[in-house]
Amino acid sequence: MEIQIDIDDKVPLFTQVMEQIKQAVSSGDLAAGSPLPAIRQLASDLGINNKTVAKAYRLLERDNVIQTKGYRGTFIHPDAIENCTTDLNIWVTTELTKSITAFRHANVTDSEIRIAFADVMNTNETKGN
Amino acid sequence: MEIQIDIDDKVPLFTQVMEQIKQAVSSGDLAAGSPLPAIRQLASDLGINNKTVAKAYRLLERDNVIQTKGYRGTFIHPDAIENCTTDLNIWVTTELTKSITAFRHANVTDSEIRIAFADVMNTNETKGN
DNA sequence: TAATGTACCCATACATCATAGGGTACATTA
DNA sequence: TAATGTACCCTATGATGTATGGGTACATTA
Repeated sequence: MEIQIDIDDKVPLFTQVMEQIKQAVSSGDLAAGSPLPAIRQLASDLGINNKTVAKAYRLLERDNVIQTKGYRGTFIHPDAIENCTTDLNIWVTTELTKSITAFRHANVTDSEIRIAFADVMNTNETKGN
Repeated sequence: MEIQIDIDDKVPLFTQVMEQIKQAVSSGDLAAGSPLPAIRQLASDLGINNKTVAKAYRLLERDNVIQTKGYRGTFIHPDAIENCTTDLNIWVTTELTKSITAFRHANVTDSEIRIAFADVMNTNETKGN
């Protein structure tokens, strides 16, 4: 398990970590059940912050690509192969595109769309992230 | 027809202009067909920029609250009373709320939603505004 | 000539947010 | 005791978008 990080890349660090783990799962380098490095360990190896690796792990767990087992560590999810190809963001983008296209067709200003979006995001707050 | 502008209000100036004209229509102070001040005139009276008043007029015309007749000036739309109560933004907000609620329920991060939103807004560009 | 709405260029001040980091602390369990 | 994931505090930087302004110009028509 080796991860290469490019600090100068425009791609966010946590995204680079996510993509490389997913890619390792897809290529078979990481089989279901395989242990992953501890958060602090991987962050130290890559020379980046704990929180950055933790963020990548958190997102990967949400996507059911990895599993965290508390003090025992983190492992590849049993269904990782299927789940690391499905992209939640594609669905989000598709849905938003449908709505925004309709708004623009009704001559709603981009500014107005952005204002309304910001309103919705801020009034119904969510805690983390 | 008098419009009061509060520079220190957080509400944008063009919004204040829009709201007061709509309110004057609703209260009957401005009847259908009544002429509105010229853009440069009103801007001068209020001590604000031409573009700010022009923006308010542009949006009001889109909402069919006013009508511009080229060199002849701007007038209250025949159906202004009905149209100044219907708010396009309510529809936009409702639609976005539905989508965003679904995203959050699927554990999509607010950051991810914002990124996807910005992508959609920027890839399919529109010209003005 | 003068006034109308409209369009384009430029710029600035301000707010919001994503990313990333530094630090500390917690409960759990070998 | 040591390591696990996790949660919270605070900070800084860069990107982006809004609102507003200044200026110039256009075709149209009284």
